[in-house]
Amino acid sequence: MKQTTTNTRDRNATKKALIASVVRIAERDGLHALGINSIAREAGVDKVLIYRYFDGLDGLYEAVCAQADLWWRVDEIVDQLDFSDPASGLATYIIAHRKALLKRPLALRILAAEMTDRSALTIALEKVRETRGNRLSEVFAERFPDLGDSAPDVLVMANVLSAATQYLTVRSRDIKRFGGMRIQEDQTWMEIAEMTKKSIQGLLNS
Amino acid sequence: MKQTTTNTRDRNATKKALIASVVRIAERDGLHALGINSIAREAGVDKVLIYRYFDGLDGLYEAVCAQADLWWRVDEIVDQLDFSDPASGLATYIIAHRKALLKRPLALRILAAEMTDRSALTIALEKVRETRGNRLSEVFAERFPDLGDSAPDVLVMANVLSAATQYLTVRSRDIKRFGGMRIQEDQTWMEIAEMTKKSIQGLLNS
DNA sequence: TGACAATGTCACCGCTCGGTGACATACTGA
DNA sequence: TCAGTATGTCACCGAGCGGTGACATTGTCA
Repeated sequence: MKQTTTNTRDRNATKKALIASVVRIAERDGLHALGINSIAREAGVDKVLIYRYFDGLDGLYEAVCAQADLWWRVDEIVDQLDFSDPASGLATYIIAHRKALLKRPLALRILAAEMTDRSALTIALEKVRETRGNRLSEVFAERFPDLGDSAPDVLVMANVLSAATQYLTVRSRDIKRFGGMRIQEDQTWMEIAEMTKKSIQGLLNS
Repeated sequence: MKQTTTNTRDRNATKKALIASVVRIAERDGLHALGINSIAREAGVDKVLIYRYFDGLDGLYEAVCAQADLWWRVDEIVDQLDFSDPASGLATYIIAHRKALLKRPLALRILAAEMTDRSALTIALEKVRETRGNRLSEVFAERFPDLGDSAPDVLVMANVLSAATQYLTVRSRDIKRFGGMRIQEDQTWMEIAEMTKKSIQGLLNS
């Protein structure tokens, strides 16, 4: 009665169960719901094993990061881009970025949580984001080597758009509107992409 | 010894102390640090008075919102804008928006917290933000009634920039860089404003 | 087979949390 | 003056938290 499931005694399976438990709780309830007790309970395992196998919560979080698909891969983004010109490239990047984020509820949770807290999870995401972001910038630079005088402005624009996409995508889980935009609707994001395209074209022609 | 300060027995003063305590804790430690015990402790007052005078935490939060300077006033923004043309208007709006946010640590804390939690404080901020935002849009519409075919694009651009400014300003309390931008430096924000100006001009000329 | 480590369970600790009832003291108005 | 109320203090409750030591069970290898 106390233990209906079979007592497996499989260290690796237990570790995997704990890692999966972290991901499940974080995606479902947010990072603030993570705790020694809740994680162990969700995994159906005694909490003392978190100390034994991972040396505490931080160790467990690191194991989660090492295993989880935390952030988009560069090729995953590049595959969706239209490289026919810089304006199209950035416009399609917005859509691709949002799509990649929506596929990763854990990433959205961490992006939200890092506004208020710093943990092994948020630090891991910061790092992988930076490297992938830099790599993506390089890809753009290779494809569009001659933006002329507008290059700095285009770079700033890309970063600002990236920030807005991240923020609005996280917020769009909970709220329907931001200012005048219905941020849950694909139509809205198409309009953002269109506006982006025209803006970049305007920048390049100035 | 137990009570070094004089026992004032002043209901209004106690209520004010509790409200101030909420603001102080929220600004200093974030909304997650708010709790019945911590608020009462910070105010130097017994926690039971929160129930007696405000009927609990939510009531206290409402009192805080009614009293606090939660969000920028429209005139405070408008005063800083350059209305000589739409592009300059939006460019100066970014700077004004950021400045107004930096002046209000509580607003920044709430903006950060609303990514993960919903409370009386976040709900109050949502409401005042919406009304002021709408009003500001009206001001722009009055000043620039004829944007032609580009009007929808300019509106989308304004909202996207607003989102980015909010996000990056909140983040800039903790991190130095976002992508390639040093978001704590005024210089960077000038570049963002410049880029904005050129983009809007580009949109209007297309 | 038997000793011993690996694995997992359980009971408990001190602490903080939100919340409540009982009590002490100061003020106020009849 | 004195009764009643407003104001504030204090002790306590059950629950959940992170953390630890003792114990039971299973597997392994000499």
